[in-house]
Amino acid sequence: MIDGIQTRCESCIVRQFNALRAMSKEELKKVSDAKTVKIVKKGQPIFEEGEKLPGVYCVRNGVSKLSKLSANGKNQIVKLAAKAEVLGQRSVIAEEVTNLSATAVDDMEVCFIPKEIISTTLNGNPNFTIEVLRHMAHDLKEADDVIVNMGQKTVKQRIAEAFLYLKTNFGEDKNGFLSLTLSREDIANVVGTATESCIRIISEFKKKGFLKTSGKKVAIVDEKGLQNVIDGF
Amino acid sequence: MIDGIQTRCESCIVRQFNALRAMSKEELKKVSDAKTVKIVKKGQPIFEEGEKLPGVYCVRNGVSKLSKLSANGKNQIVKLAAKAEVLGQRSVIAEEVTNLSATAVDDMEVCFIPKEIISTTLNGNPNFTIEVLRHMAHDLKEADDVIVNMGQKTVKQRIAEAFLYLKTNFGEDKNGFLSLTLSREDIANVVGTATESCIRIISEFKKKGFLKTSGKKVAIVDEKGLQNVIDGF
DNA sequence: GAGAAAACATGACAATTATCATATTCTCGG
DNA sequence: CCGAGAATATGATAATTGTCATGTTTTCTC
Repeated sequence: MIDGIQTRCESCIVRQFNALRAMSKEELKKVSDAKTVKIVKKGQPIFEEGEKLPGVYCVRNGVSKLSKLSANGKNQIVKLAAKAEVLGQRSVIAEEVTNLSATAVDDMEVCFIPKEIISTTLNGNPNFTIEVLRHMAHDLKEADDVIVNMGQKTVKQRIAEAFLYLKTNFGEDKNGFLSLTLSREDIANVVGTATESCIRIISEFKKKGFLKTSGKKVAIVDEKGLQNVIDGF
Repeated sequence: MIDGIQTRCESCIVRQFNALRAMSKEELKKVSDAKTVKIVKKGQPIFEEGEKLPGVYCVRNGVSKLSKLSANGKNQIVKLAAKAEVLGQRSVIAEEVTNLSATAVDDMEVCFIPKEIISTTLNGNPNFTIEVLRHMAHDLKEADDVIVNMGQKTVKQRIAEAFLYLKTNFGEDKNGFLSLTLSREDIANVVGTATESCIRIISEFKKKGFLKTSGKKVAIVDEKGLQNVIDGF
């Protein structure tokens, strides 16, 4: 992780989409003065499971995977976090070590905000606290949905769903390929299956004309086909 | 759901273990005056997925399962909530319909608290908001762990884990049987498997001397044996 | 306490998924 | 642009899990 150029939080658009928008001008100024911008290259960690985080990380650009190592040595990706998401909140709020690792999937630009500023604001600005609470409530709901999917859907359905998720959340480039390119292994770790199984199912989807690939890039050709898989047809 | 006897929140021990302990005397009095105590019989719903909740439910006694219906018509149990847990918070905070159903697994006694009181306190008492936030952060961490288990462990491992969970969280009776008795179907819905598979694995655990049963009641005979299953031996 | 309904149990089989082996293709630094 | 290493791909096979059928036990109601 490399320290980069400074920018003012007050004029950062990203803030509008997370809890920081509930901060007062003065609070925001403090954050802006204390924060450091960091560049994280693709594949590099932002923090690792078990660390005591000195603060939170606000994503300005790029995508991060939040994962946890399981007993069998495999990684489960619990969430993909993009622009405007704040990482490490839970650890700072609960004053515990993180339960998740965060790794850059893309080249990223993140702002590090020391935890003292977050705690102070939590204690002093009820609107901020409520805003954080709302975001956390949303995350919890999403986590519940993931649990239901993991428990009730087949690997094939979950992979189909993952691609639609990537499309709706990260979009496509000019040529119709998914903007966010994950390795097959990462996709396997999102849906909780073996890498080979994941590759096999992607091949099947290609044969059936649901997907096409070009190198690591994947394009959704037949969205309805994927949706039918998800719906059990 | 039947309305029961009134009791004062101020003297309720349960409160010490949830966010309500951060309320002031006056706030607590308001809650106490507005709340209603309800008796929910085993098997009956407290609320159903998709409802707009008029408030939250504080569990005084008994256990509730929080579940979500999946597209294939099966239920996934996302969490078991016991004494002192507050149900429906997320819905009230996000001002959305609930994403989960809550059903009594035991005979229950719950206190209903109108949402207006919760919102007012959230806006007026930062300590309360932070306390709610802490609890939600904890729930989110637990949800992450469930996701990892679902993604990385076999059905057999998850069932073994479920029994140890029941022991550590709900304890055993005088005869060594788990205090909380779930149907095989409920256990299957916790771990995300077919009821028959669940029954089969329980039979296997009995044969191996890890468990014994008496009617629906289950006792853990060889905890280490179950732990070995979980650890992949 | 008899009968019905629900829960539990097990067999047989099919489908899904994991594992191991081995190619093949891509990627990237020198 | 070449070669090493990583990522992707596929075959063969075993293990796990789901589904359907059917029987047994438990529980509940009248």
